[in-house]
Amino acid sequence: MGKQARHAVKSVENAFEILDALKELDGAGVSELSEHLDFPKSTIHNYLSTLLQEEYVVKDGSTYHVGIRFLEYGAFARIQMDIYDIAKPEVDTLAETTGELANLMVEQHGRGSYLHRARGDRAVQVEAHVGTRVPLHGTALGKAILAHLPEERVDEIVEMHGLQAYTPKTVTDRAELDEDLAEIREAGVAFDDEERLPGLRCVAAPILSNNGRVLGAISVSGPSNRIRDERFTETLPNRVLETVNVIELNVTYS
Amino acid sequence: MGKQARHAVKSVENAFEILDALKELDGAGVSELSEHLDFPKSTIHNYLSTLLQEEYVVKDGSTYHVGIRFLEYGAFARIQMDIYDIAKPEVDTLAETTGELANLMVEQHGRGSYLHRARGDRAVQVEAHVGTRVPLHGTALGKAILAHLPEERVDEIVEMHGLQAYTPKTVTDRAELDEDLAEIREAGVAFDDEERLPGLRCVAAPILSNNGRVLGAISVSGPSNRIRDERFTETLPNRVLETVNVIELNVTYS
DNA sequence: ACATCTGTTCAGCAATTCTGAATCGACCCC
DNA sequence: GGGGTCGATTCAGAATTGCTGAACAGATGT
Repeated sequence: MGKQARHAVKSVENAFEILDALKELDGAGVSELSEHLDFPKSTIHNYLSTLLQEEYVVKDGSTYHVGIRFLEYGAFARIQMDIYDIAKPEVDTLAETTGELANLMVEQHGRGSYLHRARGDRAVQVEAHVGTRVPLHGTALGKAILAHLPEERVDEIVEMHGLQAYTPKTVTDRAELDEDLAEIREAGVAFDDEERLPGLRCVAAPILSNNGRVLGAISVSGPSNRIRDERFTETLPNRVLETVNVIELNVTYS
Repeated sequence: MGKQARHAVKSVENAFEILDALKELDGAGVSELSEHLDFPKSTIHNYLSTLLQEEYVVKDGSTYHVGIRFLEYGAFARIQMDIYDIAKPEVDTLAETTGELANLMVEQHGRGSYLHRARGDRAVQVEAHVGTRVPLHGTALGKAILAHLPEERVDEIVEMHGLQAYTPKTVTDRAELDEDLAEIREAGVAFDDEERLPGLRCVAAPILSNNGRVLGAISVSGPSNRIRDERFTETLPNRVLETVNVIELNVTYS
């Protein structure tokens, strides 16, 4: 992982660079992209017309947008992970019974991706949507996953992505992270106390397969003023653990 | 639309061809892809290692899979369409109150994409998942959309994709389709009586913006033996129309 | 230990992509 | 309605890039 391709196909790299810019700019025209990425207009045009022909982008007047065809690949990749089908209904229930926002995350390439999120009736409105990729060390979900990854994999990931701070409370020190992870292994649950977003707390637990490999993690998150005292330390952790239990049983017998 | 790019970037076409094969084969190795697509092994390897480096595929042992990074693009494209945010909760309610499967579809590049689907407690288990792209003429959802597209756009789409039959009941004749579309415009709802899948019926209605442009369509679908008589002709059509009404109101004031 | 699968590397030829300048088309403002 | 501006599109030649087969390496099974 994280290896450089020896004979990378530059055009493929370029194509995705353009798609990323299209996403970042929320749609753009040839000239705008040309400036933004410092490619000649004609080059941008070649790529965009190829992507348009292949139906990966849409053109509205003279601005191009990322097309929903990507949802075909994305949703496919998601249902391919059996954890999704199994965990989704349980995460829905978790959201419903706690009233908060419940999440399912998996790790790929050293980052966490939200596979599903369910909103309870009091759930906070958050920025991140399904598919968003976040650094593992900055969320309870990610730490729950890290805690059950082989040590050398954790090294690799930290080296690859670093330990950037998002709030004053983010874990940015490797030793401190290791302590945190040990605690998580002990307790079975991970906490995020405003480590990525001020005012947001989160309780997560890893989903393990019967051979001990971590398949992902689930969590409940909400505003600090509502998730506090024994709700933060007891009630929610127990609900999350119960849910994980159900999921793990279903994973085993499938 | 449907135009051929004058100076297409072949490598981009190839990359997506490989991704498609990866999807079709449900994950594959270099040799398998090499045979399947008739490219030299080394070429396949170059592409796959590029896609791996860019984190668009994952490698499990020696087989490659489509990565969930695509969910980032797909979900992004989805929330970019404001119809999604507005219609999603209403589609959820529709599923809950009817107990059946409720859907939201939009058109891009002359095909229909499922943006969302919600399962009621008796909902049928169906093959298609979110992101699946289907031909417009073969579903109630698609016909509801076609009925409100400009005539020349319909011509274009039919010419581009044809009118393939999926069951004996599929509309395959252009004149018949036009009649169907006129009826849909008249009634405001579209029906699919086992036209794409035997045993499955579907009731759909288009979502129109206040300037008359079609933004998408919603539907309820279920088994023919449960969706029949006045439930098929009255009850469900009315529920679907009510839901569209709510959505259209929200579209106007947003 | 051997045979047989895989994936991976490499160097040079061939083909593809890149590019700037010219063209075309839309739109706006006198 | 004409002139100006801004954007997308086309093109053909220069050269960078990607393609390739054969050889290698690594894994797996017998």
